[in-house]
Amino acid sequence: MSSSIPARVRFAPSPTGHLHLGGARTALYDYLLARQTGGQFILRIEDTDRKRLVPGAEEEIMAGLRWLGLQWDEGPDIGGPYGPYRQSERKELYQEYARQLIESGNAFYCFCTPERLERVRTEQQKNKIIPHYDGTCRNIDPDEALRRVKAGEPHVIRFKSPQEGSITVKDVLRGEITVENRTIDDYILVKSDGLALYHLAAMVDDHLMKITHVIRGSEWLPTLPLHSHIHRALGWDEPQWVHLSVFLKPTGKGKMSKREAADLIKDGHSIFVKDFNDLGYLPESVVNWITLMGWSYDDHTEFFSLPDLVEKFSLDRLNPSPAAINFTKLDHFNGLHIRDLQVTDFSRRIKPFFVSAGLNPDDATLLKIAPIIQERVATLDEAPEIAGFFFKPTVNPTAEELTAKGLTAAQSADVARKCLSILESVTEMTPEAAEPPMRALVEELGLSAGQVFGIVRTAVTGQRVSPPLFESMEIIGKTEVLKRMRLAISLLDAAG
RNA sequence: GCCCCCAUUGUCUAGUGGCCUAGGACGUGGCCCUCUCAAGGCCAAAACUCGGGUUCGAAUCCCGAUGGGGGCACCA
Repeated sequence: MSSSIPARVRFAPSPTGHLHLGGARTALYDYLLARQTGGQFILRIEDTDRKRLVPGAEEEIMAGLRWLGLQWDEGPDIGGPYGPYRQSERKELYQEYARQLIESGNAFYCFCTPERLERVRTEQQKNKIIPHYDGTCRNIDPDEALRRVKAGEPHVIRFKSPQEGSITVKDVLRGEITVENRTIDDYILVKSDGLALYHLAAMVDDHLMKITHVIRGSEWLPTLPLHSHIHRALGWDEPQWVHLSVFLKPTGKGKMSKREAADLIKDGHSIFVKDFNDLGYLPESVVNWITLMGWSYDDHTEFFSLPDLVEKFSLDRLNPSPAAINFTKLDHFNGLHIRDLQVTDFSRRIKPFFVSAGLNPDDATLLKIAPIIQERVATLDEAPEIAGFFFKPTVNPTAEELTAKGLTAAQSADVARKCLSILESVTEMTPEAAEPPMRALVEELGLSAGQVFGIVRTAVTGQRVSPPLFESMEIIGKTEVLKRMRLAISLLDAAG
């Protein structure tokens, strides 16, 4: 248990694309900390960049969080005591604090044109020095600057980074980080259109929303000193800073590119939360999986439900090193969680996959097949592949598929005929009634169970791999089983 | 180029100076179970990046190198 003080944490995505695994993990940790401490999990939309806004992205992010089971307590859709929760609706707030920063000498108006800045940057790059603001407007007399602003001259507001000394900031995972102030650029806080940038907007919101822990990706580590400076300049206490490691591609070599991310779907994988449901993954599995990429409970426990995690999560067991995404392990967790499901729940969850496979599953049959396929699928979408024959009017195996290993087609037909007569004579098509005489036949024929049952399996299911034969035949029913057997025999006879 | 972060088997990780002949999991190989496929059980191979310190003692602390990652926008 990391803290008994109620934590107020926020997940603050920008609506510029899909919710991906990295964001999902951040949101998950936010959620866990909030629930564990009896605090609040806040959803804030960082949409200050109107140009990059993607229609529908906000809704997709919310749908993704809901799918994972991470319901927020305050957010743009449900409001809350510290709203609005969309930065585009908080513009005036940021301007007010920018003014404060200017008045206290911690920020300044900058009138440099983008063109000039671009020239300076290319010059700096040519001379192999760190691209940074050259300080042209830093020392314009404040009254003079104000006069130019009032006169309507285009301008931005920049943070006036201290030029001497150093700053030490504490990250929960990495301890104290110290950097020289001169390496911190005079970042732009407010754009020429009057909208604040992340560096100002997020700090203002975190403070106003009383955020206690800022959990975010490690890509923010380089600007952490800036953020700390802003808090201090405004006279605010800082939240706990928690910078999570990044997710690397499966090879462990670098972040996944857009192209690579899009290509994953061909292998039944994805890094976008929106895709996992259709790929047959349970939200429980995804949660379990991403939790363990960067966090551990002890040296052996790996199976967790969301409520487990609420109880067991702790910030001090977070791991700062980058983690390669391992989809094989997701499959493993998915199998574990599938088998952990109640049978009725499992049957309910596989239904849509039969439907999208073009089949017409009825709930009663679904409930019967659920227990015999539950431990045979790694992902839900495999259900119709392994059990689709239950809902098909006919199955069409080839004579070759029907022929048992080590036997000819004619011999297999013979075996099938003997099986048929046993199955015909059986009073009930149950494993109890059908299996003993079938086993006796195997014995009598001197063949292996695999050879004999294999012929029946293929005849009845149309597949060489299927759920247990006798249980399957019981579900299909005697009439249909006999029908399929007769068809198989005729197929075999034709080939022999 | 500059700044920051990270460093245990192929991968996710445990390990916070002696309990480590380094533990667990996925994957891999073998065996068992077995009507196929799974599931399950058992076994095996597989790691402390390197070099210096500190210490009686280092995977664990310090320094350096190397490697990897991230950042250097009027994006977030």
